[in-house]
Amino acid sequence: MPAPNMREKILEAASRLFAFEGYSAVSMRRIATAVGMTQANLYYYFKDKEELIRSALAAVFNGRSHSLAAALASGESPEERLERAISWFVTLLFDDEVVSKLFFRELLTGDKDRLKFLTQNIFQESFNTIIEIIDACIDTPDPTLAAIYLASTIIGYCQYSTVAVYLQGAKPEYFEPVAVARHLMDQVRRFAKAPCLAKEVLA
Amino acid sequence: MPAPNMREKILEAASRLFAFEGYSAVSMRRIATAVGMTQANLYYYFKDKEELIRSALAAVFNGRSHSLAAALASGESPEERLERAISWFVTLLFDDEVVSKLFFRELLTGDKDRLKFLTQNIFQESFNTIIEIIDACIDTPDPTLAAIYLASTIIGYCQYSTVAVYLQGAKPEYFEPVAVARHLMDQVRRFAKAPCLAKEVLA
DNA sequence: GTCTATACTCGGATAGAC
DNA sequence: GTCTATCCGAGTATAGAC
Repeated sequence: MPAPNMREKILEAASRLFAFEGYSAVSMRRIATAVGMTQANLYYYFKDKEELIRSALAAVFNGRSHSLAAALASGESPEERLERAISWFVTLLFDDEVVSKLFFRELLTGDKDRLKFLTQNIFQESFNTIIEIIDACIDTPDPTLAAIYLASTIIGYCQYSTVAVYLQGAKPEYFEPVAVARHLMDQVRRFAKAPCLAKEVLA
Repeated sequence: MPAPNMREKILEAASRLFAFEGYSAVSMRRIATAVGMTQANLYYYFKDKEELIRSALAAVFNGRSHSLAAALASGESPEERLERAISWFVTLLFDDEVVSKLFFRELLTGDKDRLKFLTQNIFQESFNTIIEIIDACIDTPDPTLAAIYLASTIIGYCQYSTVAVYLQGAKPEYFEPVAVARHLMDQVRRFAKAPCLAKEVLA
């Protein structure tokens, strides 16, 4: 039997390597070795390196994008939904280095076509969900802007933590996903619409 | 005359290229061409590519790190100092793509030695200044954590804006450095200690 | 589908002349 | 200090056998 899902296996190995070392630093040879085949044979599955990169990105981001909807499936209060959404995103970025690093690489590379594609086809849906939730429970004239700030803070925190751990006075618990999510939610509650403010607020 | 500061000229060209395209994607030949010399001659100035990379990073980050102190030179109120610090950092990341991209590349690469070095030798001082200011005017039990969040938000916002512009409902003014700094300061004021709360707060 | 062999290009680095 | 010439390894990609 000729390996049922060799294509997926290649995509998985390639995304890991691309995520951790970058596109140009990873050769077709390395990827081939990682899946135990010859370099030449990769060209049976992908036209060239570019196509392999694009396919790997699509596979990773598509695979993870539907999980927000799942995390919010059960219909709780807006505040609980917001809490879940924050915790979903924080956990995604902190615990899944393949997504987070590929995501950051895309932001850095700045290929406009790829960014536009990713945004409109993959991120937009989750983003709309967040806006909706924010609109329901946060007291702000511009929920879109608020959503951008919320996402930014999470993104930045995940990025910055790789260096912030070395700062004098930084404690390990600052960088625990669960603690981060809770702290963020506590901050957000300060902006909650009055009826939503369910718990005591402590920094 | 044999070019007075050829070394600086090389470092400048190299940092630009590294920032925009990444270390492994930029060859010694490209750098040489950019400064108008032969590839071989780069080895007169730098032992190898690694040394060129390290030198370029050091030059860029050292060059910009002292400017926060300068921005805060005159001794105003803590709140004004915080406003200046925020605006300094936002402007730095938004307007100087060489610093910001190199910074993000370092965060992404995650070379522990280099990150530790950068943090402790270059970022720590500015960071301490921010903590001091926050401690003076923000009502929080943990100014260090607050400083990390503030920095994260700015970092994340700068990163995220490259993709957020493509989101439905995003307005161009969301990504104007000056507007971003002002909005951030408005948010921060909500956490200000009572006597510092000088202006009306609007989101 | 997977291999071997091979073509070709490009990148890093050194030697030695000027 | 800068060049030319050159080496070598590594990278992408293709052809064709099995």
